[in-house]
Amino acid sequence: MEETSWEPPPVLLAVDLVILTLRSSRLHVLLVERGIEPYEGASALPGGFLFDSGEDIRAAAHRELSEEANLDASRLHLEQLGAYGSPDRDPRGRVVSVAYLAIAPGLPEPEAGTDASAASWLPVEEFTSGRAPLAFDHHRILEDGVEQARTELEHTSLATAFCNETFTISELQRVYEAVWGQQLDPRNFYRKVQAVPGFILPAVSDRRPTRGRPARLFRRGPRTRLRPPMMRPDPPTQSEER
Amino acid sequence: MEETSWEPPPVLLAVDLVILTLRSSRLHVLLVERGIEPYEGASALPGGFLFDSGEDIRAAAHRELSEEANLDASRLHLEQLGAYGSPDRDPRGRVVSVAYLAIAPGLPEPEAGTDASAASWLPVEEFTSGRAPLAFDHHRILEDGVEQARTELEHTSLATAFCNETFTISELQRVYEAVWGQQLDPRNFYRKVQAVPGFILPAVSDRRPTRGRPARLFRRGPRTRLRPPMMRPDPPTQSEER
DNA sequence: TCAAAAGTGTTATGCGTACACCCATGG
DNA sequence: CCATGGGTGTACGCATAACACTTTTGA
Repeated sequence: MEETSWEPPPVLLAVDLVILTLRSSRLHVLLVERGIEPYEGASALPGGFLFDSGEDIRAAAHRELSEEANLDASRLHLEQLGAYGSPDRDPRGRVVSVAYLAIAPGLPEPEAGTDASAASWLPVEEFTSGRAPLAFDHHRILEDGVEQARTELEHTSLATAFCNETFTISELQRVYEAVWGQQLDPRNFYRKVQAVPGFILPAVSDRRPTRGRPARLFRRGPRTRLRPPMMRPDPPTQSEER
Repeated sequence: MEETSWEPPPVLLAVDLVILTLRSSRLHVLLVERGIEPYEGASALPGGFLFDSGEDIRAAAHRELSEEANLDASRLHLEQLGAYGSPDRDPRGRVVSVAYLAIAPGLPEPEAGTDASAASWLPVEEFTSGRAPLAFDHHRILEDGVEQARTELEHTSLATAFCNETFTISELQRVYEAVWGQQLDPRNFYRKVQAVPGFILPAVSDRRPTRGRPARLFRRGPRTRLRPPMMRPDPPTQSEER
């Protein structure tokens, strides 16, 4: 196959992170303000180049997670979204970026890591609804990440990654509602979630003060693949087919 | 973030292809015999390095599809599986491979492309059931590809990519049975498939000779996302939870 | 006329949904 | 005792699975 003197072209490898969390019942994504060209001053996903030839790609994602988001890597869902490598995606040269999806529970004050001074949580709908621009092809990466989160909420226990160690069922419901962007019936959700074997487990009652009747607390169950799945109601499908 | 004189390390970018098809009602994958080190003589997925710095990754996958499998790139489903980049996956150096899943309809004689002399279709179960080894991390890539095909059969019209331009419903059923590895009721399948709007459309009757009553012919419909999904029956889930 | 595969009807069951209703707590 | 959110009961409709049955062809 190969010619005698032909050599494959080298490329630069980067990682980009779609870090999602829930803040005040809305889905937010962590973005940084770029300090250097290209796209200086624009919003971008946290990320960066592979540190050295021996670094594993997932390890690089974890490293950027600490450096740029100041997030504790342990107990954090991290999952590959795919490779993005259009020849013209980075004006500096041929850069292929491997994108990861990270899910963080709601955090008190997540801003300002060690080196990215201008990291902040922004509502995803400001970017998926066409408005604000992002550097490189990060707009597409973000959309892919949100879509993956949406479908994984159906088939995996990903939703619990948005929650703390213990959580109430209505907290879990707010995750589903925020990511899917639609309202769910609390009473049916309550039973449906508990009907999936191994999804959530009762936790020791350590109720927090609240208005209304205190809710029972739960924790993640052992099962990661949900059977049966939590199917989202069809969005208002006005046009059946064409 | 960056040091003044630090430069990101270059990597080599490869593509690998999981090309699936159906032969005599069983799922097969296209494998080549490696002609050079490393893993000389071992079976491997078709693939190769990026040709030059300007080549798009998907284009490289299409090129390898033609070169190694001699498959017409047009009308062929091609989809990214993910990036595989463990530091030690290739003894020659740091190679990151972007894997693609390709689905081909049953072909008369698919062997022997232009340069890979020893390409052949092998039943996937010989490799997923632990037995035969594959070069590099291709065993894992193959498993990921088959799993992706399985779940996409539920939610997308991927199954029609295994079929020719026109097909019968029982041909489509054989696709589902081969990929999922379980039997389906022909009568319920018959109606279920037709109940999904836009999945399959009636084609001009051009019946082929067969034993028994000739079947109606169908072609792909416009819809790629199936609503409702074709849910596979739970596999014999002996252990409920633990 | 028989075998084989395609296609249709019918029924029981289970699940999702909607919604009425009761429970427990803070103010 | 009232507002607020947590939790339970239940009925209805629809999707599915199971399977008896009819149709259409080749041999």
